[in-house]
Amino acid sequence: MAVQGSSDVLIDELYETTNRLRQFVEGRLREKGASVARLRALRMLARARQPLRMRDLSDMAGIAARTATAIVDSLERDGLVERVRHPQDRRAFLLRLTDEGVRCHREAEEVDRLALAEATAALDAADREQLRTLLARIRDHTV
Amino acid sequence: MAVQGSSDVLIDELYETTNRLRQFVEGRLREKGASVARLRALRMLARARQPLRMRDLSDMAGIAARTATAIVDSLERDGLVERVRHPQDRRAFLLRLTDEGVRCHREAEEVDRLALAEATAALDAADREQLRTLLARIRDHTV
DNA sequence: GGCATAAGCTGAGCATACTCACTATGTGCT
DNA sequence: AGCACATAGTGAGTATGCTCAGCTTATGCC
Repeated sequence: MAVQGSSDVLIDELYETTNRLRQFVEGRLREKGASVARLRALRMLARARQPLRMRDLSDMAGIAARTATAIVDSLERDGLVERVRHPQDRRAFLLRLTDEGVRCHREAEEVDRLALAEATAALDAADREQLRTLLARIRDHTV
Repeated sequence: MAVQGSSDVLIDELYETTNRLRQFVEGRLREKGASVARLRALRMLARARQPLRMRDLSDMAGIAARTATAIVDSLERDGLVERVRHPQDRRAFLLRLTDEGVRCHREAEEVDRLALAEATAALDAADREQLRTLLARIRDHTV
C-alpha cells in the first residue's frame, strides 16, 4: 500500500515545493523590485539577442499570452521595460529593457542565484541534474 | 560554464513543470467540478479522522489561512462542504463533507490518479521516489 | 482588389496564492 | 475580576496564472 500510494501525493508535493520555493525566493527578490515571474521576463529579454515580441516572451516563458501582457504591464509601469511598435508588423510590439530594467535584472539575478543556492543546499550537482531530468520527463508528458 | 549554470534555471523549470502539470490535471478534473486546490482540500477532509478546523486544513495543505477560506468558500458555494460552528470554541468552524462532497472527492481522486499516472509515465517507481526525496530536501530548506 | 482566415495583443472575468489589518473569542497571569 | 496577549477566521488589496471574446492588422488565395 505504501508502495502503490507513492505517486498519489506527488503532484501535491510538487505543488507545495514550488509554492514554498517561490515564496522563499520572492521574499528576497521583493526588495529589488522583482519577483519570480518578473525576473523570468527580465531574464528572457536580457538573454535574447533580438528584441522580443510579446508572443516570443510568452512562448519562451511557457505562459499564456495574456499573462505576459500583465507582467509586461507591471514592468512598464515601474519603468523597467518599454513597448515599441514593431516597424514592420503594426500588430506587434518589440520589448526593450530600460537602463533601470538592466540594473534591476542584474541585481535580481544575483539575489535569485543566492536564494536558489540556499534552497538547494542539500542537493549536490548530481542531485540537481537528476531533478532537472525528472522534471523534463514530466514536462514531456504534459503537452 | 555549463556545469556552474546548471542550477540557474532550476526554479524556472520547477515552476514551469508545476504550471504545466497543474493545467494538465485541472483540464481533466474540471468536468468533475474539481481542481487541484479543491481536490487537495477534499482529500484532507476525507482522510482526517476528526472534523477539521479551517486552521487545520490550511496547515495540512501548506497554504495560508486566507487561501483556505477562499477554497472552502467555493466548495461551500457548490455544496461540497459545510461549515459548522465548533461546539467548544466559538471562534472556529468545523468542516464537514456533504454527500455530494464525498462523491465529488471519490470521482476526482480517480481522475487525478489517472492523470498523474499519465504525466509520470516516463518515471518508474524509483524515479518517483527519487523525485519526492529531492523535493523534500528543497522544502526543508525553504521554511 | 477583395474576401476569408490567421496572428498579435488586450479587456473581462475567474481561480489560487500571498500579506496586512480587523473583529471576535480564548487563555493566562496578577 | 480584569487586562494582556494569542488564536480563529475573514475583508481588502495584490500578483500571477488561465480562458474566451474582441479589435486590429497580416497573409494568402481567387
